[in-house]
Amino acid sequence: MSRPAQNFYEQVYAVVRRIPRGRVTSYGRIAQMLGRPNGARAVGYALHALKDHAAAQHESIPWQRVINSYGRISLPNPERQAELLRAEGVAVNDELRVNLDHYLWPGLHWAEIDDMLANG
DNA sequence: ACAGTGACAACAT
DNA sequence: TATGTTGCCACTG
Repeated sequence: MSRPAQNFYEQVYAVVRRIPRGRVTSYGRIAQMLGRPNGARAVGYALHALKDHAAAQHESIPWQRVINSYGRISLPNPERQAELLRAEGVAVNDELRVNLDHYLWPGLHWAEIDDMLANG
């Protein structure tokens, strides 16, 4: 297996879909789960690309649960994401920051990632 | 084929 | 604490 079966974007989306309601994770953590410890920017790029996808698929991916390692929203216009997070119980302060000690998603174990990439 | 781009992250001032 | 710099990666024209 010199190379994953799916492309990187799809792997990112698969992980994001598993983030539970009311929790958040970071671009870098997702990259690490996928075996790319330095691929944080690419994860952000993958989510940005959602705007070019069909609306239905866009709705099914909880992109708002992904923020940066500092616990801050990374979008230029952060209000939309802040609203979505607050709507599911995540406290976002006036500085657009989330307390990671309280809302951070533990993430998937390597075995779960393995199964996800194999079966979907 | 190759340089440019961006919803990152870590480190240095 | 707040900027600025540098390394990274996948994707695009």
